[in-house]
Amino acid sequence: MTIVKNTELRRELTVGEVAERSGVAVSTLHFYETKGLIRSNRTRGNQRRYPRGVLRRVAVIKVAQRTGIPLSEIQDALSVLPDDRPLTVEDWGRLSESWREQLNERITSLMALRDHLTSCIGCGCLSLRECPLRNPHDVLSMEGAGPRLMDEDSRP
Amino acid sequence: MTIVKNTELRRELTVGEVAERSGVAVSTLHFYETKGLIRSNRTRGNQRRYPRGVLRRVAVIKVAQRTGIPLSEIQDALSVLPDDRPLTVEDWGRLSESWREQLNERITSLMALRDHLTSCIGCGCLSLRECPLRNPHDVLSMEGAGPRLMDEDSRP
DNA sequence: TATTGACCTCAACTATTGTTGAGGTTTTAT
DNA sequence: ATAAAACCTCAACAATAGTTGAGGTCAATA
Repeated sequence: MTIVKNTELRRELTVGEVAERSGVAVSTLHFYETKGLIRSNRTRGNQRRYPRGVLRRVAVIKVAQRTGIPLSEIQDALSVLPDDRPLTVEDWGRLSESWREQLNERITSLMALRDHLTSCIGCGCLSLRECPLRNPHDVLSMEGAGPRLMDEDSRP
Repeated sequence: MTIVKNTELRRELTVGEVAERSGVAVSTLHFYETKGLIRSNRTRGNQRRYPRGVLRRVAVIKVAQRTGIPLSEIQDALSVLPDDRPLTVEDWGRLSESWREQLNERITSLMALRDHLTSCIGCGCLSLRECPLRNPHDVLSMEGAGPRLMDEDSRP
C-alpha cells in the first residue's frame, strides 16, 4: 500500500487510489460517474482526480445498495447533496432517514414472509385453502387484482 | 372470469389459465419453462397443457423469489422435486427449511445495517474514525482484503 | 365452416449493474 | 529520456429476469 506523505494529505485522489481505498473496481467508478453518482475533476492530461469526499459518497452508495435501493434512487437522493464539499452529519441524516424507512419496510416484509414459511412447514396448511402460500396475492402483495384462490384439486 | 364446470375440474390448464390464476404473465411462464422451473405437456397441436400442480410450483417460485433467491437456485431446489405429482407437505418442508435459513440471514444482515444507520444518524459518529460507515469492509462484509480505514481528511 | 381469440416459436429488446478488451495517452520513476 | 504503470474512451459483453413483436397455427364458438 502506498505510504501517504503528510504533504500529500489533501492531494486529490486518482481513480486507482479511490478504487483501492473504497474497495470498488476502477471500472465501477467510471460507471458510477456515467450515472452521475460521483464526479471528478480532470488533469490537463484528462485523467480523473477526485476530492477525498468521494470516498464517503462511495461508502454511502454501497450502504444504500445493501439496503436494496437501486442506483437510480441513490442517484436521486445524492443529487440534492453538494458534491463540492464533504457531507455534513445533517446531509447524511436526511438521506439515511428515508433509506432507513425503506429498509424497515423490507425487513418487515421479509419477516412476514419468513413467518408464513414457518407456519406452513409446521401446520401442513399447504393442503388448505387458507394457506397464504396458496393465495400468492395476499402473501406477495402484488399489484392490482384482488385475491384469486387457487383450485382445490392441486392439493397433496 | 371463466366459470369452471365440475366436469372440468381435473382438466389440464392452458397457459392463459395458469397465467390468470397464478398472476404471472404468459411470457413469464414460457420463460420459466425454458429455465426448467416448470414443465408442460403438449396437445397434438403443440399447445401447452399444465397439470394443476403447476400453480403450486409457480407459487413456490414466487415466494422463493421474494426471499431474494435467484431463479437458478430455485431451479436447483425444485429439480429434486417430482413434477408429475403435487408436492407433499414434506417436499415443501425440505425446500422451505433451507430457504428459511437464507431468509433469516438476509433479515439479520439487513437489521444490522439498519442499526448502523440508526446509530450513525443519532450520534454524529460519521465524523469519527470508528464509524462503521466509514469503514465499509466491516459493515459491508465484502470479500477479501481486511479493513482499510478511510482518511481523516474527508470529514465534515 | 368460418372466424376470432388464444396459442406457437424465435429473435430482439428492456433494464440493472457492472466487467472486459482494444487501441491509444499520461504520469511517474529511474 | 525512456520505460513501465496507470490512465483514457468507447464498444461489446455478461448475468438476471423478463417483455415485445413478427409471422404463423390452433381451437372454440357462432
